Amino acid sequence: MAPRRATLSDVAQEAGVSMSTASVVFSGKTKVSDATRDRVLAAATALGYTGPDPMAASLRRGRSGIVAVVLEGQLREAFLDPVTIPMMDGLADGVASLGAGILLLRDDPTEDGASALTTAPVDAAVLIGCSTRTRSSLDVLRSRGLPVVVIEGDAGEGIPRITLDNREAAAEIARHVRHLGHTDVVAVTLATDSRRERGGISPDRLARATVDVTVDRLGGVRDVYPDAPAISAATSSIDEGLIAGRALLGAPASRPTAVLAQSDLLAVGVIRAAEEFGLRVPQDLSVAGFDGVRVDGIGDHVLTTMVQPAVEKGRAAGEQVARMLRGEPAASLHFTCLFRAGTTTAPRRP
Amino acid sequence: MAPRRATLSDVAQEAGVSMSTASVVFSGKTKVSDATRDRVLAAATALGYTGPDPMAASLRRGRSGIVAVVLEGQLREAFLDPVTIPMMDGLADGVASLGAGILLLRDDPTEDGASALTTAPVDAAVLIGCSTRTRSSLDVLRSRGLPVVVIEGDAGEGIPRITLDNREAAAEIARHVRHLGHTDVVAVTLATDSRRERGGISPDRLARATVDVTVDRLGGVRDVYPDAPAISAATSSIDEGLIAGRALLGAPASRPTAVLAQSDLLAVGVIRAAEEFGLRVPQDLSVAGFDGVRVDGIGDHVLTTMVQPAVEKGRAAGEQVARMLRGEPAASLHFTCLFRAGTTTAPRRP
DNA sequence: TTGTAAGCGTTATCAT
DNA sequence: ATGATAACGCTTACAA
Repeated sequence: MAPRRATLSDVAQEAGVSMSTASVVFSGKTKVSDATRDRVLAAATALGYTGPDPMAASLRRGRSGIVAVVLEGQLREAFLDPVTIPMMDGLADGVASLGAGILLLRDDPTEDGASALTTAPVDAAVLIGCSTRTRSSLDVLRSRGLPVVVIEGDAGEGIPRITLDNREAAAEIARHVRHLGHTDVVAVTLATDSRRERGGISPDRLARATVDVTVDRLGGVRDVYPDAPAISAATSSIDEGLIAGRALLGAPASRPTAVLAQSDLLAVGVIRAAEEFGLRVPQDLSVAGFDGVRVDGIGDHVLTTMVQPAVEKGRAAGEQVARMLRGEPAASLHFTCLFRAGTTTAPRRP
Repeated sequence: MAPRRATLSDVAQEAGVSMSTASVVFSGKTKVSDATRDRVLAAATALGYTGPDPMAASLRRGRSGIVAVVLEGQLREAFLDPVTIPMMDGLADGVASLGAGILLLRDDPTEDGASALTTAPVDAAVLIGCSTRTRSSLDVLRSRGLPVVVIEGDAGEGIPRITLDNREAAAEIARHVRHLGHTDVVAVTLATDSRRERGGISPDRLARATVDVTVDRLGGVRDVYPDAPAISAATSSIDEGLIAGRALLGAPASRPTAVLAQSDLLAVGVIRAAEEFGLRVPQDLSVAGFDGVRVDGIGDHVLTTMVQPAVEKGRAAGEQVARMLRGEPAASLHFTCLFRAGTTTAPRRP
């Protein structure tokens, strides 16, 4: 039934040329006379040959044209963060120069040793949000001798990182709010550690925090408002922002006049909580976010936020990977956020 | 500097065994005495050998262990639909039996012929939401002789499909609303074609519609409410739902008492529009969605909706792919939605 | 249980 | 511009 698929050697034979010539017709590495090219192509069509077998080519070249993206746990979790998706887009662009695709690998701790990490034919890997859990994945990849780049995480000695000016950016937006005259400011933060506990962040808790992004962004706020209280959300979502907002705005006496959220989603939740309490944003309450992602569902508001270059971060990771594969030295890259004035912050009312 | 990486033959030599024995130690295909296994493993560690080269193994086996997922356009677009992500999770599970990973391929129409589709070392492919644009991708994949499965789309003769009972499900939720006594019902639909035009859907426009999901779900509604007006949103998002909701609820005279949205996101937007007009949901307006995804930001509401088995759809696609790769016959699979009563629908007020 | 040997389908090198 | 040939690193009958 299934007649063995045609190979390059079949095509060469049919066209009456050597394998090398046929190969070159498809790779374009060398000049070939138009006449022979046409003959080869015709033979290929006749035999239903659609081009060199990718696995054979990979073996020979030593390249598969695939870059792995290692994500923690379920894809659902990883993609919960709305910056992840544009970042992947950028990454796809960044590795496009290699003609490479992106292989999604779940960093599943339940795997027995021989996970896909060890057996996947990839040229390089990008780790996103490298945590202690991904740490072992890193070791596997490194021992395979694969180039690795880490986005928003510290992988240790000599591994190129793509980082963000979280602290400075947080400070910048805090200064914006201070400039508007606000003095009663509260920070709504992302999770401080993997326990994802909601609630106020005591100095003790802060000292134990393991999520750099959270610590850094809070640090930025406190560079400007050293005494700003902080309340942690469990995850970055509108609902969590709503919960934090309710906790924060429930008691009129202790109400802040501005809230600095560590993500846009949290900010939207806080705005929604404000609406519940009949507070107008920005007249009664200023709310700022972080990330600058497209947030669905805030209607006519434009969130005041720090826009992070998500696509560029991904692209940069891809480009560093590409460099390493070309044998060029790769660098760690640091990105900065851009302040975006929106309609959700306003001067403190007299 | 970079001393050639150790190969299996190096390890075998070091351990004083044959290549085949060494190979078998890593693959576990055959029994090996504990003594020799230990020797081989020791040799491997000594030489820094981390296991068989995936590309070489792929070539030899004729399998790469990679399944491609072909998405239209930017990843951002593809992942805009919140059912896509759980579906990918299911897919990852479904192909796990192959030890396979998922390769994200963008179906980029700007590519010149030699796209990643032709050169990626994949064993099979899954097309999501197969449209006319993805149609050419399909041809490429087919001509490579790769097994292909299509989710929510029609790929034609003999290609296994994963489908959903869109029409029946839409009819079911419409019956629920009718049972509550509603007679003035409007449908808010997804895009009818790639032009993504907002606004009322005339019979003419419906006849020209190319998006099956939209047509089917509307058909289901009209099985119950033959004369229900329909208004199209440009995409499935809260903001689009808001826009449609405003258009629908602005004029008190012609206000429906129930809205059937074709996605949960649209439904949330409609609810928000209702809030803007001071309408209480569900007392003044019943709103139902479709999909049953976790929607962030509707606070205490639980959306009345048809829950579609997104994860299962993905898993099924993965399993069919796995079957085809084992040479077993693959089947098209049809999934059904489950009605979920929420707090956003209520009896029509007398 | 272990060894022998034949490929898998390319591409790269070198010669012509 | 084209051709001969040797790898690439492994898996798997099959033989011992």
